[in-house]
Amino acid sequence: MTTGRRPPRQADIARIAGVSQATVSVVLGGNRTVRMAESTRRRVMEVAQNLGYVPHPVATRLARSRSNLLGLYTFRSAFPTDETDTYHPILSGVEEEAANLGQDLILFTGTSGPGARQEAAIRRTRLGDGCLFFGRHVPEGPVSRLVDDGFPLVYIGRRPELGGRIPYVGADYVTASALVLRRLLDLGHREIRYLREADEAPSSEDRQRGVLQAAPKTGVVRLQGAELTATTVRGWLAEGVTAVVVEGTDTGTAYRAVRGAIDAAGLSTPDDLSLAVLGGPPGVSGFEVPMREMGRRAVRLLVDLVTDKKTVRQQLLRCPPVDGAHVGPPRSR
Amino acid sequence: MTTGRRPPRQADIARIAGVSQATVSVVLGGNRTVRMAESTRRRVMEVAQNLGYVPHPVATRLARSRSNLLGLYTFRSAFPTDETDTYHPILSGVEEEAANLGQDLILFTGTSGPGARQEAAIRRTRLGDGCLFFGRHVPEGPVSRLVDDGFPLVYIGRRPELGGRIPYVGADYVTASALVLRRLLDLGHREIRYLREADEAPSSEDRQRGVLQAAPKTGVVRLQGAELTATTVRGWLAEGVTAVVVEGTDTGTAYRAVRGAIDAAGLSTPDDLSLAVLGGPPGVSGFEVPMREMGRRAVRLLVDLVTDKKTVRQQLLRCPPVDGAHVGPPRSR
DNA sequence: TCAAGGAGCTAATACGTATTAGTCCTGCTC
DNA sequence: GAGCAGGACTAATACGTATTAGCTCCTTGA
Repeated sequence: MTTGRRPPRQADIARIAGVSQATVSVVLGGNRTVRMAESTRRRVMEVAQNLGYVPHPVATRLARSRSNLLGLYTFRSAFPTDETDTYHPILSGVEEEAANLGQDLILFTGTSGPGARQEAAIRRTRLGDGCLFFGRHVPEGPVSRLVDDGFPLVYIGRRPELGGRIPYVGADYVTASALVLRRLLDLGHREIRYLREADEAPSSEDRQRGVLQAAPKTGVVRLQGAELTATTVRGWLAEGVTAVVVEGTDTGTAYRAVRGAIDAAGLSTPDDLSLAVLGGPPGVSGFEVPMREMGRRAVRLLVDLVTDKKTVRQQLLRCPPVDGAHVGPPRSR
Repeated sequence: MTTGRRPPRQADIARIAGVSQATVSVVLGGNRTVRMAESTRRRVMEVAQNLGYVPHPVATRLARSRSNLLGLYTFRSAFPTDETDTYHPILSGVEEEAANLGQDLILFTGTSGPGARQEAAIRRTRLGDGCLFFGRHVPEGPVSRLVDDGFPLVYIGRRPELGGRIPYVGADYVTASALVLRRLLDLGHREIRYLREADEAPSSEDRQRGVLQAAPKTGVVRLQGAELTATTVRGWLAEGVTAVVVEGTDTGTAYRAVRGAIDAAGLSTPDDLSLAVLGGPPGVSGFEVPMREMGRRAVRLLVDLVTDKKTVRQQLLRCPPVDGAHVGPPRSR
């Protein structure tokens, strides 16, 4: 009742109940392999109840080497100031599945600071049973150390680094992108342009691979800055282009640029030009990135790794195709 | 280099460097009160470096009883599915200040589940050095226990429960609301209606107190369901009402209802009627709730409590007034 | 030559729980 | 009445680090 009182520990219960600390641990821990008289069990429980005992999570963790605590390392803010956070569904999925599996989350801060702070944060990662990494950055030194030590970690998004030893849950951009292109070919499109952002991320590589796999003759345009104008678009039309495919990313830069240029040229989709986005805003033709599911699956994989369950350590999820309003048959055959 | 290797501990370093574990702890812990030869210091550091030693955070925490880990208990999802999360700025502020102060955050899950799960989650709260609580719900039993034990906790939002013993950082709705009403009086409004939601939360009480403090003759209308129609609004006009003040809340129900009814009645603001919101969407006349700042200050207060610094344990922040477009002088004097 | 004092280090213990290898009974069998 | 089988516990230890009291050895001064 008094303020500042020290919370009771097992030793206190033991003293009052006239048993040993070990007995208390056995009873309260629900350990059924150690035989214990029902009367003792009840007595201990009662004293614990009266004292309002709650196990000390840190001590439990140290003794058990398991805390049901998963790290979440974001390489950026988890609650970004920017209201429109494209990645939000991923974190939402992480939280949901963590709750389902009875895991709490540790949000590491200082993850986007200077190198030294970042490395320190990565070290703190060990506080949990395992850690989720979210971001395309792989600081090889610290991360490699974690992997080498057998510390369970899972990246969200495909990560080919460290000789492919990093477990991850990503999206199958290759297949999904190929599907979109195949669809365009089926509709009769032959002259297609693929607009890729100035980015070397695996997710970017994968999309291009899918595109060229399905339609090898697609012209790849590398987007650097805001060089995309109405003139560019008109140029394409003159070359016989009937469809444009855009890389969809978090920022959505490419999509907005193309959209703007098409509008500026006074053209409309899909009448003048078909427009598809590889993982874009909802409702636009192309495919959808299953962010929420990625979050959920990453948590599940991590828990499997923590509990030493045998699983596929690198998973790619299917991206559901989206039939939007901006894709149709080419204008002139 | 091999997989699954156990991470090195101080004992390993000690063995290799030919010193005791205590020495290693002293050197690596930067303990300057214990004298140590420079040569020894260097040798230990070197071995630690070679082995890639990183301190085990859990053990450190147990020994030091300080982990630089703050709990965040939300009584709902921290990453809600709903894209438009009004409270987002609060969490953003929490994260920002936590990063500034070098604190990581533990996100407790299962906080919105059934009572038993919730209580369990509250108990886990002890894992950190202290805990932030966000939500109007105060489960008296568990929370009282924490407070009694002297466990540092801070609520976000004013909490009068438990005999006023709960530390919090809230918004000064009373003063801010009074200011809005005084402004209306100054403009010449005499017949005013205050629309309050069906809610007994302190934040709701406070607003009403502020309103009546500045303008005791204000008519208080309790909003129950969707009973607000164009007819209601016309009725007010007939009664000589020239200004309506609405309680602003997370859901914004009241504001939308009034806005809808006014529009339906074919009236416009502020020509026919002045409209102010007590803590509403940005740009609307009334005042703004300093959410981000609340998050930041809550973290600071919590850290002060953790480090036993003397501070004001219950803080109310000023809400900046907003001069929006929907308030003007009354139509007819 | 011995006491005093300090430099450099370590043994021991604490933190709070989980687990394992026993110990000490009691009652039963032959 | 020795031997055995459980039943009911507990002593001891582990988990990995931090801290403190105190030990050893060396130097210095009278």
